[in-house]
Amino acid sequence: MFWLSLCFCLTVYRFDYKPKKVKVELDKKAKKRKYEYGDDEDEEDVKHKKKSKDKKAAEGKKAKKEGEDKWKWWEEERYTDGSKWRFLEHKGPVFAPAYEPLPEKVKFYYNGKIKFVFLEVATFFAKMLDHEYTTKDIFRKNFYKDWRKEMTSEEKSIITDLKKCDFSEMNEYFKAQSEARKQMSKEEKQKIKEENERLLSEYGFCIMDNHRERIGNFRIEPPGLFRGRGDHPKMGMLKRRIRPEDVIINCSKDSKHPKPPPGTKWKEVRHDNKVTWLASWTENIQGSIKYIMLNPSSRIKGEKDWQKYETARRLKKCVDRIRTQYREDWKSKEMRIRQRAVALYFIDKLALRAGNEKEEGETADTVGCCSLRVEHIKLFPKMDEQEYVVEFDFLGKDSIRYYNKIPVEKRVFKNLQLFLENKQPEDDLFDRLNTSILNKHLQELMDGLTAKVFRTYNASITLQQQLKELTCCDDSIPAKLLSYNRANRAVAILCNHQRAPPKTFEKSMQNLQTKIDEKQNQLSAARKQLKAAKANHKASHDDKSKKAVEVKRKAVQRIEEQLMKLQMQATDREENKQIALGTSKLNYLDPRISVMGKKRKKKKLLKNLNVPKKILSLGVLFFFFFL
DNA sequence: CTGTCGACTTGAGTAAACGATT
DNA sequence: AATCGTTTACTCAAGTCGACAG
Repeated sequence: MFWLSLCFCLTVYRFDYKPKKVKVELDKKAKKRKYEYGDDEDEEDVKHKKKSKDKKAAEGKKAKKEGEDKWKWWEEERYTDGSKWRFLEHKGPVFAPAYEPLPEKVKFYYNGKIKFVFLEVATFFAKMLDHEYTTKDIFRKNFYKDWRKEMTSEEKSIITDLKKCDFSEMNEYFKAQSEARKQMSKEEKQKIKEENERLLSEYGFCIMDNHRERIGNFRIEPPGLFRGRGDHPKMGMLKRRIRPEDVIINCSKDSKHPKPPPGTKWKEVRHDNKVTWLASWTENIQGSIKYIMLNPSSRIKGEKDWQKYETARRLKKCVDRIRTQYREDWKSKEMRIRQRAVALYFIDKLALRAGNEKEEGETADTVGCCSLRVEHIKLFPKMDEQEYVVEFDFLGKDSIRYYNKIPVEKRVFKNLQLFLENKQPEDDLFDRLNTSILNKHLQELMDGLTAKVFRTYNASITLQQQLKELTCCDDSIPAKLLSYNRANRAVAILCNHQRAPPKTFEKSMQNLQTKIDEKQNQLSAARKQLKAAKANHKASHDDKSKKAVEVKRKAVQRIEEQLMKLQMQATDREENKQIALGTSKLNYLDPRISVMGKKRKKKKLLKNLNVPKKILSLGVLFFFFFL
């Protein structure tokens, strides 16, 4: 896919391709085109293929084998009636493998002696023994409660204390199993791989409006213990097994409906083309609905993604107006308008999330902008050299801590002081505001504008500015890479995308350092040799010694380059310790910016940038600035 | 206006694949 | 070919946001 897209992109670039609107009547198209891949090759495609024939020939085989579709959905008309598709056919989800009882010899002990043969629930806990979760009180309590529900009355009467349960033998067994899996022979591994591929090709694709599209998650989530993030009150609860009777299937009437496994029934089969999902079920922990939907490379997801960036680009055009307005609103007579304006300022400046209110006790206590509480900010009229500093400290999405100290404008500061008056730490900072009020207001300012658009917009604009600032045309490739990553990092910092420092971080850093040291030694050695060669040349003045000097000079140069590359890597890695780049790359950065900035640098750079596949398959075709 | 639900996006963590290096 | 480290692909939890009922 990567290479296909890459050469596609190069081809397109080279021949100054202009995306052409293709108007197709959908129903007609349905007749004309067959369902199988490869049939829908239009003239454009053929033309391109010819122009880059040799290249394509090399990649062609691979592409065919992978069954990639060259369909350019972005050139087609969208549905305007709110429907998402006309035709949808799929084979239904793949269910989790049935529970295999443990072998008799694997024992569980209670209070050091009594052994049992156990239910699946117990194995879930046994599998997690090494995980920190199993030491947490809430986790244990929730698990134990749900476990008891599943016990026989005999077990119930004997097992009364989780502390006296010894799962270690079961745990050993699972570990040994996963070890055995790793040690499997090549052939066995190959077999499993093939089986997976078969499953993928059978269940991993659907047909939506005449195209074979990849499904994102065609496997139903297996049962297990719920792992919430942060201090989740429900962690450890049993996530029950989903049966066909729980699943609602969505497909078109005129399609071949998926068959439930023998002896079972679907909960329902519906034909709702106003939604994009293929199957859904209700999960038992929060009672929320889970869906089976298409892969990001599909038309339906890609269109949405593309629209998202378009909205952000529209915001670009009127952001100044909006900013002027909210600054004006800081002076409003009405408290709710002031609150709205200050909240919007934070969302815009700090890329905070909207912050919907959540049901207390159902989830971890996290907040976003509108749900900030008094306890989450501190005001400092003066701090170091700066005036009017606000300190934020709260847990955001996924219980990731947001900590930031920023100087704000005086008016904002005064407003915040006003909002804090007569409030307890646990009171809402913006008591007259919620996300729906805010979004309604935003909608009035610009069609399609909501709080999250600011995140997309600010992420994209930051990337672009950073790239402009950091890169310079004749940088070497490693230097360019470093600056791209730095720009990307600036975005990740803005969006507060964090990660736990990799477990192997220290060690790998050390390894890199030793490499650098070695290179340095090599370099000084090479320099000495060069010097010697020069001296030799001076003495003898013959051709041979001259050549030797050249050779040595080249060697020094090469080593210098290598050293620089290593040092760049080290800086990059160090700076990247706690920052996750993937998310912003995937969800916030308009692909066109990456492509724009780098288009001249061809293959190698593009490859090293690690532009996500999804982006390569869509965005690469458009060459224009975000600005 | 408030609360709930449904659909869909965003996000961190993890396992597997990959690819460069020794 | 073994190792190491990175990247990708999955997984599934946790958000956003609009619709709708009362």
